[in-house]
Amino acid sequence: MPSRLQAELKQGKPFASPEHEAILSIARTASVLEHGVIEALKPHGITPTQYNVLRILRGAGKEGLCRNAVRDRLVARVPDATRLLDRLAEAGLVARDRDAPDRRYVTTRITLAGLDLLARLDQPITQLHRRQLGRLGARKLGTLIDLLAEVRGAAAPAE
Amino acid sequence: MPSRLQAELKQGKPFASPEHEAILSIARTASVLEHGVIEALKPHGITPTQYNVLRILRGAGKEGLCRNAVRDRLVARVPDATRLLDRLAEAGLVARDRDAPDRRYVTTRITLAGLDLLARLDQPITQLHRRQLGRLGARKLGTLIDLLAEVRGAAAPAE
DNA sequence: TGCAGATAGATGTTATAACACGTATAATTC
DNA sequence: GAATTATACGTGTTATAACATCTATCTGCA
Repeated sequence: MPSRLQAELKQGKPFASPEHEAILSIARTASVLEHGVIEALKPHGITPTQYNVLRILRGAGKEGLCRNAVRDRLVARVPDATRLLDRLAEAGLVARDRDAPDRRYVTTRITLAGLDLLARLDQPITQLHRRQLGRLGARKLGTLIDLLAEVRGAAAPAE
Repeated sequence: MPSRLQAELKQGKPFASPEHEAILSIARTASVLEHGVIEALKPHGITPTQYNVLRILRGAGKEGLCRNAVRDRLVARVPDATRLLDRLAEAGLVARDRDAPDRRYVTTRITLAGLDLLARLDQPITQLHRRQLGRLGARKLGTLIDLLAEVRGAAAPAE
């Protein structure tokens, strides 16, 4: 029986190795899930990365975070956090101040408008996530989370 | 004990739900793995998406595939397959001909230069994949592949 | 035949990603 | 304490992604 992924990608030949199939499965799954998030966020005018930033800044609270701290907390690395924050600032969702003792740092904080947007998004996004993988149940989700952590540990060893 | 992902993202608070942590885990893992592939391909001047296209066209063989067939086989959806193929054609890695009976179709085939590039990449990429997740072993990889297929089945139901 | 709709693909435009380089402030070294 | 190095951030530029719209070809049906 051909694998499910093979069918999804309309591929005739089987995969070269379990490793290869796993890599493609992870990439494919991430792409499918992100597409759902993109669609859910689109009416609100933000991207998944921007949403991620807003959540990070909400978590950071009133103290805010400097640019590199935000960048390092992002799920996917971005090489240009400055302009990512520029766009959020332009939209009024974050505010920046060079008010740290070390004047190289620029502190970014989420604004009331940003908090308001997140508040409106919390429920739909939670529901989306539940729809996307609520069927698996806590046990399988736990297994999945552990396996993925193990993958990352092997892929990017030592810290 | 805070989860591994929490530590990676320097996040203080625990995740809102297992679903949320799973979503972020998948996205994070895909990002980490892709970064490795990007670095491996960079010296050869192609991106993971372009590499994906070349592998698809090698698999299609002499008959080639039309633009939309290539697009539908890609792991991550791209909304502009025309110019993706443009760039590969410019690099001499694929060739296109409007030679199908239905003259709307443009058949794309991998060139000798494309096959040669893939031949040079096969071993390093296989080794990279083994390094990235060879440690898990066949059993865990199988579990991971199955769980991810189940996620995609739930996230994009019915076909 | 001739026309409406569907399909395959190209093109124009804007936004964002990616990369290299530049500037300001702080820490370190002598 | 002056010069050097390191860090944090910004800017300029190019390539690619994303979106809408357009043209060419085919299909089905009157």
